[in-house]
Amino acid sequence: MKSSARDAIATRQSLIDAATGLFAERGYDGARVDEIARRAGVNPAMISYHFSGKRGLYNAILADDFGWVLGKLAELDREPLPADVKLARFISIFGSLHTRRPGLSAMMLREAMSAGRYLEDSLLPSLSRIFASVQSIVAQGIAEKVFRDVDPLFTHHTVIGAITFFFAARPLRDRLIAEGIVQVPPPNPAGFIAHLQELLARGLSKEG
Amino acid sequence: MKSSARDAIATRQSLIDAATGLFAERGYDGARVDEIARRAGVNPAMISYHFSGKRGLYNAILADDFGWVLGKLAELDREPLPADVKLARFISIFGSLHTRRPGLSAMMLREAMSAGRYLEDSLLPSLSRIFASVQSIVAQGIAEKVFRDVDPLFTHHTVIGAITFFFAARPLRDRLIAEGIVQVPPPNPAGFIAHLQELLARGLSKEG
DNA sequence: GTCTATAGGCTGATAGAC
DNA sequence: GTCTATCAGCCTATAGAC
Repeated sequence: MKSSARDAIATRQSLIDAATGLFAERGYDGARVDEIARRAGVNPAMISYHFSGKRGLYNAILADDFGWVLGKLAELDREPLPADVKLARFISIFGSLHTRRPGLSAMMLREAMSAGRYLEDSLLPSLSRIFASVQSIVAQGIAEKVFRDVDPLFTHHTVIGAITFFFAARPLRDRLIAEGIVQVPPPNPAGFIAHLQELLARGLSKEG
Repeated sequence: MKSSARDAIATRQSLIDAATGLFAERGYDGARVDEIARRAGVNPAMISYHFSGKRGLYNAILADDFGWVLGKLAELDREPLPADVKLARFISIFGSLHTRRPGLSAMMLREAMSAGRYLEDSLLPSLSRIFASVQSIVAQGIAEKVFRDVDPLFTHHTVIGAITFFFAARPLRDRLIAEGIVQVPPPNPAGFIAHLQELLARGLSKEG
C-alpha cells in the first residue's frame, strides 16, 4: 500500500485507507497519528499537510462515504418501487457500502454512540439522513398495505443495527475464530445480506 | 449521586456509575479519569485506590455485568423450553440488561469492534459466551423444526446487533430529537423488545 | 482504612526549520 | 516532503490528613 514518493493523490489515499482501519478499530482517540502514517507508509506530517490535522482526516473520510450513500439513497428515492422491493434494495446498498469500505460501519456506530462527538457540524445532517433512511420506506410500506402495522423507527433500528453490527463486529469474530474459541466458518457478507432481506420480508409481511 | 465522605462502598459505586456512562459515550481512550472522578464527586486518586487504575475500573465494570448475564443465560439453558420461546426469553433478558445498565451495550459494541482490546484476558471467554449465545438457541429451533433452515450465526448477529444498536445509539437519537432534526416520539425500550420478538417469531417461522 | 492535594513523568499532536 | 522540537494533556505515584 506504500505510495511512491511525491505523489500527492496516492499519499492522500494511503492515509485515508490506513486511517479508516484504525479509526474503526480504535476510535478517534485510540487511533495514533504516527501509526496511521506508518501503516500508510508516509511521513506523519503529511496528515497536517493534506488534511490539516487528525480531525480533518477523520472528517474527510466520513464526508466521502456519506456522499456516496446519500447519492445512492437519492437514486432509490426517485425510483417508483413498492416498499418491500425498496427495503430489500436498501439493505443491499447499505451492505455493499460496508463491503466496499470496511471500517465505515464501526466509524458510524462510534458516532452514534457519542452523539456525533468527532463529526463536523456540517456532516450532522448527512448522518441524520442516513440514520433515518429506512423509516420512510417502512412507513410507505405500511401505507401501501404491503407491511403490517409496525413502528417504522423500530424497524429502522433493527435493520441498521443488524447490518452495522455484522460488519463492525468483525474484529472480535475473527479473533474468536482464530483462537478457536468459537467454531464457525467465516461468514460471508452476501449471505448475511440475503438472510436479512428474507427475514424482513417474512417478518414484515401483511399475511402470515 | 455524590457519596458521603469515607464510605468506600458508595465511592466505588459512584465511580462505576460515572465511568460506565463515560466509557460508553467516549470509549476507553476518550474517557478522562479526571472527568470520571468529577462526575462521581470523588477525588481522582480514588480510581487508583479502589481499582488500581483506569484499566482496572474498566474491567471491574465488565466483570460485574458479564457475571449477571452469564448467570441469566445459564438459567435459561437449564429450562426445557421450545426454541421459539427461548429466543423470545433471550431477547427479553438481553433487553433488560441494557435497560438496567445503560451504557453497557456501547461498551460491549466497542469491545467487539476492537477485538477485545481493553478487556482483560480472563474476561474474553465470558464475552465470547455472550457473543455466541443466540446461536445455539437457533440451532436447536432448526433441529426441532420450529424454525426454518436459517444460518444460526446470521440470526444471532441480527438479534444482538439490533438490540445493542437500539441502546447504544441512544445518544445520537436523543441529540437528533432534541435539535428537531428528526421528529419522532422518544422510543420506549419495552416496545422495541416486543417488536423484535414479533419480527423474529414471524421471520423464522417454518410456515408462511 | 479511606481520602485529598500535588508533582512527576510520559505520550502524542502539531508547527516550523530544512 | 522530512526531521525535530515543543507544548499540551493525561495517568499515576507519593506524602500525608482524617
